[in-house]
Amino acid sequence: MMAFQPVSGRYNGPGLEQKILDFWRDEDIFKRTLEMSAGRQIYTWNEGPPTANGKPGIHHVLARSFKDIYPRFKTMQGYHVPRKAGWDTHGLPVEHEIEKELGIFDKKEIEEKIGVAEFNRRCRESVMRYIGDWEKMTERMGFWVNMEEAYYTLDNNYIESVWNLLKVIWDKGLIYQGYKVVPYDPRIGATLSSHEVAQGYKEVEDPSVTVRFRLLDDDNTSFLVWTTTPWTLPSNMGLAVGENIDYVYLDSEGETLIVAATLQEAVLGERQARVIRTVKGSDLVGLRYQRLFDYLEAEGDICRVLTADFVSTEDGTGIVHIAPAYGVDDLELGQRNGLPVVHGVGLDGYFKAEVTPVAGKFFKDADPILIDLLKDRGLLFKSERYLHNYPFGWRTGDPLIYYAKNAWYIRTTDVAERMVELNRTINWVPQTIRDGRFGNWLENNIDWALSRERFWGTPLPVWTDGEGNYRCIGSLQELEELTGRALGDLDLHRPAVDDVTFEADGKTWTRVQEVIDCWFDSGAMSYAQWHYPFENKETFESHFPADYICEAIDQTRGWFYTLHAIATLVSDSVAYRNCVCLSHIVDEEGKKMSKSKGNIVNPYDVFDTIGADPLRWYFLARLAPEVQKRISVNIVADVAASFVNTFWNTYAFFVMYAELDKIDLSMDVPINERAEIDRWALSLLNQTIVDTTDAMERYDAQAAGSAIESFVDQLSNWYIRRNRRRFWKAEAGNDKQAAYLTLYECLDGVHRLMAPFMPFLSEAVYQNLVITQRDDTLPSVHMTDWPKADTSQIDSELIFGFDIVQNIVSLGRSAREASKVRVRQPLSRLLVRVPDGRARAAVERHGEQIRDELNIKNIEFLAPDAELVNYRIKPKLPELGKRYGKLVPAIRTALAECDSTALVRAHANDETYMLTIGDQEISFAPADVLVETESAEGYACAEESGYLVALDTTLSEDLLVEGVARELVRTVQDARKQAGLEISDRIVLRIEGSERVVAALDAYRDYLMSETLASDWGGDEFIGEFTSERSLDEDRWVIRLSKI
RNA sequence: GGGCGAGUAGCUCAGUUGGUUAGAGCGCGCGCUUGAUAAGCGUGAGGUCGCAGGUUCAAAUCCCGCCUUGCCCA
Repeated sequence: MMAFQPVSGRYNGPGLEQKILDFWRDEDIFKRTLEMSAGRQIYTWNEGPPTANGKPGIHHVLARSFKDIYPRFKTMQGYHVPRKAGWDTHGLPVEHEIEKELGIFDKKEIEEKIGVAEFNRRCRESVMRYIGDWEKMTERMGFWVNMEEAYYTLDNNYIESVWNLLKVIWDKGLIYQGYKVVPYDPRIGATLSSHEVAQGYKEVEDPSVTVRFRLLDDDNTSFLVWTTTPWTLPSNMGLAVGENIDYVYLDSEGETLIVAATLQEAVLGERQARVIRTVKGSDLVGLRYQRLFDYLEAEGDICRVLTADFVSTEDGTGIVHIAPAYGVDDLELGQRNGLPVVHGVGLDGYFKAEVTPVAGKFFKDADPILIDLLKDRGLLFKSERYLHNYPFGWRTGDPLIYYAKNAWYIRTTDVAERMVELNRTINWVPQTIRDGRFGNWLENNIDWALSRERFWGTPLPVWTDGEGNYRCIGSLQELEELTGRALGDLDLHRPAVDDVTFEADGKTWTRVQEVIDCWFDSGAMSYAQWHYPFENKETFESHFPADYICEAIDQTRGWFYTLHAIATLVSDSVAYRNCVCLSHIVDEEGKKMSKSKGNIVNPYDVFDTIGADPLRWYFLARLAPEVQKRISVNIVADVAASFVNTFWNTYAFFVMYAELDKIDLSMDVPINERAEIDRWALSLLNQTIVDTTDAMERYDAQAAGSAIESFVDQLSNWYIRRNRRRFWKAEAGNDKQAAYLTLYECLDGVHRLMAPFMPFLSEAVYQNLVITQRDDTLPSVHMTDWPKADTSQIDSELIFGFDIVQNIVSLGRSAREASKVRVRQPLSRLLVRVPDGRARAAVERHGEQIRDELNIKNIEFLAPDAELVNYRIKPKLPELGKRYGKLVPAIRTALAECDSTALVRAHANDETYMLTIGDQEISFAPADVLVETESAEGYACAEESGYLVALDTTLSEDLLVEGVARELVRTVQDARKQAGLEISDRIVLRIEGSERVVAALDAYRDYLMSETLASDWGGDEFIGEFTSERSLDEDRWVIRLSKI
């Protein structure tokens, strides 16, 4: 058996963690946990691949802490938990990095000046560059994940799997071409991401016009329709009303106008009008109107009234103009009702030649011309200006256009109901996400716009003969068979893949231009990380669906959705069984972090000063996953100072004394031979193991963390404090051995419970506490088993009893505080009132602890009707409220005014007590009321929820002398410290003082000398090397001491 | 503009199915401890439960509206 390594008095996170990182690396511990568990039952976790287009921030530490904790926990519970890392490498953010580097943002310009090949080469290089930073951070924070076998969405194998999935969906007939309205900057020909759009909002003034749409068969009757985008009117294909909104037909100045009833005044203003009739929106459905402009050809059943739930009566006329080519809602409504997408404006932002009056005009500049035209034709009802927010291109400053572009879709609406059903089987943390944010999103499912007109992404595996025929290719082999050439060396990205053509049906087939939404990439990871179905079929089957995933809340429409949608489409299954949703991180002030504000917290600021463990503890154990998290170095420093250091102190205390005593832990003391307080500590330990395990199995790390913190607090502030002398005392023996064993067992258990939270600290403790003591141990705490509670050691009566003791001690201290009689002054009596027999038994059983803690000679119980106490009687509301309802206030008053002593006496004799309230006789059983005690005059009392303690503060001369003796010990100890002595130095001591001091010396000299390590008492001639004068109230004394 | 969440002590957060005197930690005041000591512990003060209505014998909790704030989506 080896000796314990000495432990510094203060927790030093960064130093400790560096050593453990070296140890893990040198010993390859993570890999060994996997090897060791191979063949056991599998627990699967899936990595939501981070996009490596920038350095990782502290919010990534949050997500990765949660990704880490449950796999570690499950590993300790005996599962095999492979953890394959992954990287999301495609997509617009990556392209933007490169665009910024190049200073070119125009798609065409990129193609001409840089070329797709070079552009994509740079994208790939950029992603790989940041992955290094991520790997470094991941290791430093103690996130164990297999990065050597990470999946990359840019790998050919990954892409081939994605192609296969698309083919499966294609074969089900669920992929189609349609339109998608996107925010589009026509000057640079770029579709903007929502992030860019959000940045570009400006307040501007636009036309606000109200237009007459005349009924087809009645020139004199018009719908009044409001728009702020007159340029979209040539593309109008329909009108929308609200199904349940009331509309009125108005007779006004010789014509009939239709408008929402509540908006009549706002729209008509001063104008005279008389309501002819009122109808519901649903009554207007199907009415046809005269097309405003017929420059553009439009097929289909256009120019009729539809209902839509987005119609509101907050502004406008309650009748909405629908141009499917230029609005998200418009397009959706149009598609559901067979309206065509008709563009008046080209992709360059200029009006097409057919729209003759504004041909060649930039779309925004067409507004006044069209308004004039309407005015001339008598269709303009009102023209105003309107101030609102509108998005502009962040680079060009030009207004964006919401433009329906051709796109490929997945018909997810076909499986929407199934997605909802499957979702109900997923355990969401917090639970509200399931039917809330995620459930709602699924309920309102719309088809997935799959394609992107970009460069850096998984190419859409669709080939066309240019005559409207399409084929989806589901594997490299299929493509090889069609082309007749080996494609093993082909990079499955643009532009190489665009050059692959084949002949079939007498035509040449070429790939369509689009790449796919990179969210499909990440959602495909369930399959594609294994190159399924081309390889690893069994691995896939054993890993699907995943037991656990975790990401931030914004992924409800991102990865959480794409995983779920693809699994439903392809496998009719969920993709994950448990999902923890995290909130976002804000700074210390609760403000959003942003580069421009400079309030970003760099993870290394925390790692290098406080440590990764305290940060993890803060994220995992202190806060619910879904609450917004404030973060700063100070906050983490506080976690380290409070909890982590408390634990460290108990650990350091143990090691220090165990090492001094050369304690041999192999000598057991049976539980029943140990002190009661030992059995209490072990009860608590085992209860904590139960509670922590339960919480972790519910994915409630916060509850687990609270249980652990509470145990460590009890261990440090009650067990160790109350048992210090057992560790100090010189003679070895069963009692001392029992104390060491008990503390050791507690530390041994709790550091393992902390292992998934704080892997470094628990490893360090394990190395010192366990490895040194036993020969048969595993090399790392993370390879060991999760503690199993020994429920036979849980004595709940003992836990209850100690709880009562602590409660009474706390009240006693409060009474001491109030009485201003210091704890060092012994008092003769503590009077206690407890609410019931169980509590009384506990006080009797553990009285010694109370007497010692409070420095009291005797504890006496107050009789239920003792004079010392006044009673307040209150109704027990949950009981009486149900029974008497409205009578409660009267009962409350009656009880407050009744003869409380008589009631208490009756209840003490198990009798009911009758009161007349109003005209009712009501009997009160003991269970119907609450009896509160109030302190009486002349005693120092404290009272809380049925407990009352009163200190008898009468001081006899004996008590005063004893108090002085204690004071003498304290002042001598202080003098020793001031004299610069070591704790083990022996001294010669002499004290002279007033009468009571002399009396104290007479009575307590032996006690005083042994407490202060005084081996000799100085005679009258003794002067001492160190002298100190002290006093207490009216007593004074002089301390003289010399080191021997 | 729509959806979801949050708002409780100076700060960070708990608060079960509505029910007694709304809790904890930090900070602050006071004190204890001087053999865990450049540490540790106790105790006290501190709250119009965002605002305003409503339901109820009873609301931090349920309902309606508003305000502030965050997220998602327009």
